Amino acid sequence: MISFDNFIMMDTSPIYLQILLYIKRGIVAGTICYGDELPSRRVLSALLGVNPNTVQKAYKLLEDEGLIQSRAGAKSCVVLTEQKMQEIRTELLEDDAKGAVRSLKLIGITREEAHALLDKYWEMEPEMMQEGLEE
Amino acid sequence: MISFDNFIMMDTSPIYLQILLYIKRGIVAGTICYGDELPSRRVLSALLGVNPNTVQKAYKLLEDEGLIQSRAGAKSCVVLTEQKMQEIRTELLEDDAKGAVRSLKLIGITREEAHALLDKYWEMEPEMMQEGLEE
DNA sequence: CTAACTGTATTATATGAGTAATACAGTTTA
DNA sequence: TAAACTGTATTACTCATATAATACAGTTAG
Repeated sequence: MISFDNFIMMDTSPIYLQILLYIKRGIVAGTICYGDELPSRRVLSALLGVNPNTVQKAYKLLEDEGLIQSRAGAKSCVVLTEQKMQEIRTELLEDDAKGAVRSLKLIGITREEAHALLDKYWEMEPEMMQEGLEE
Repeated sequence: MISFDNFIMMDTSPIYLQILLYIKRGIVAGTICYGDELPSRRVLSALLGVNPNTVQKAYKLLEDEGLIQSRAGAKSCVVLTEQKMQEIRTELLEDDAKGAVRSLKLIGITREEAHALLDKYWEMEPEMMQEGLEE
């Protein structure tokens, strides 16, 4: 059963997209694997304190992307080829890295400063990383 | 007069926040300075193809933060202390760097891989950076 | 078998973002 | 001075997000 213990609201983006991203990241990180069962819509919505429809929206998108399988009455579970996993990995890395580089270049810092910033925040304790959400 | 020639829709976040961010980045990058005049609400909304109210919302926030000054009838202009500029610089760098580091760590890549990604996208042509927007 | 769970679907409501159309008062400028 | 711009404010509308309350059919487990 996939755990949502580490799920936290990252920003003000739609919740169903944050759930989607949480699962995609788990897949890429290897903490979510082929065959893993997902919490039911009702259980996860209660756990996250959101509406079941919001969870359903996320699960529906995951199914449309072919990452999970659902059949009426039974729990949904992860169905995932190695190729699909690599695709998601590339997608997530591109989004994150491109976005950060674009932002930092717009601010006008140098590549060396960017590397220094990366190191600075990489070693930082998770508690210190909590704040500084996007606006 | 502040130029919005380089303004592009970065993501699906609210337009008024993107305008806010564009100006903050310009201030930090040094392309927007004390005393610079802003395009009027009507002119900028026509230029960006959005509603005047959307621009007004961004300008209102900038005024609330003490970054611009408006008076009825006249153009708005940038009022900015060196200290304020440094505050914004820190704020923007923290947001971008923390956000990127948090995401990359969740995906499970190493610090070395992160540095390699940074270099890879840093040298990339701006055209190639266009896509890969956040979801 | 049946009770308690699943997924799925529907309808209604609330809120925030963005648009649209105005209106009015203050300023610049020709 | 008067026209053409400014900022500011209001009301109404659409759309996406999220919630709420159900309903129904399929699966699973006691």
